[in-house]
Amino acid sequence: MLSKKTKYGLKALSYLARQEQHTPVLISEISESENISKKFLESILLTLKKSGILASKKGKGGGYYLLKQPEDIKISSIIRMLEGPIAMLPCVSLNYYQKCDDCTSEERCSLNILMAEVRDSTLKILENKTLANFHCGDH
Amino acid sequence: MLSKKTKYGLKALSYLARQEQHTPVLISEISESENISKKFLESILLTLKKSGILASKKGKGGGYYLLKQPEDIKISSIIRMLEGPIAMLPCVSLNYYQKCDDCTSEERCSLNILMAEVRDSTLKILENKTLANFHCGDH
DNA sequence: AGGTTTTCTTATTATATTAATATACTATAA
DNA sequence: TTATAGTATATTAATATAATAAGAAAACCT
Repeated sequence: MLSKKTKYGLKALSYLARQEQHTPVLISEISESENISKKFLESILLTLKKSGILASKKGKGGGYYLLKQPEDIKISSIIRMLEGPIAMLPCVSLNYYQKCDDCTSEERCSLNILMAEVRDSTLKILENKTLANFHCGDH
Repeated sequence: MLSKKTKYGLKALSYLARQEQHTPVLISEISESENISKKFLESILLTLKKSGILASKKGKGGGYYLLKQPEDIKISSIIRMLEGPIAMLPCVSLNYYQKCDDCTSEERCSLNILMAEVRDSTLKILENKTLANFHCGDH
């Protein structure tokens, strides 16, 4: 299940992507418009900034703005930034791989093979969808 | 990510499915063989029993045994019993559906549509895989 | 009938994660 | 130099996960 953090992040990014102007947008504007706790949103946007997907400007006229075009931002990468691995098991994760402590051979583990399949089919969908024309909730 | 509960459950069921005889198997035998905390496994098997996938016998010669043939037990149904929804959002879950509180129209929500797609592709894989010849870890 | 085996029930504990809030600090534009 | 707005740190509350403990209930055996 996607956490609220991820969902909020997607909504906030989608909000930024929908901006006509490419001027910075206030955290409070996003938080009010998308009904997200402001403080919680602050930490989410910071995470996204550290991931390099958006930038910020301080002081009056400041705020957050996207660093790439919406069509160049995959949903899969956003989920990875906020939620972590997309795979259902650490031992099949591409970006957050961890070896099973109880598994001697991944090639012979049915669960590993199965979950790798699931991961691939999920990625195929999430990597082909971007922030372009992405709307969520009331939008 | 799948919880240990689900992983343990899959390993235990796989162990039962691999039995030649259809006689009850002791919890302690499974727990030792698969390296699972016995008490934790007890509660997992109990959950699976309540879900109707296996039955138990008390007293000497007792234990747990499958109620169906391994090839008739889908991995998807096991995950649902132990982990809950397979979908990444409550609003696209087939078995654990919950309406989004902030969403006025699911048909017009990109996230809903996207996650429904992911759910379908995941189910396509998990519903076609059963406990037959399913081995995990060292087996 | 009585004792043993084994599952079942209930409660408790520890740890981690998620979600949210509070306070103070730093950078920047006007 | 002041108001603005993001940044850092820390604390809290709620929930979920993982594991453990003690005893009750049922089935079996002699």
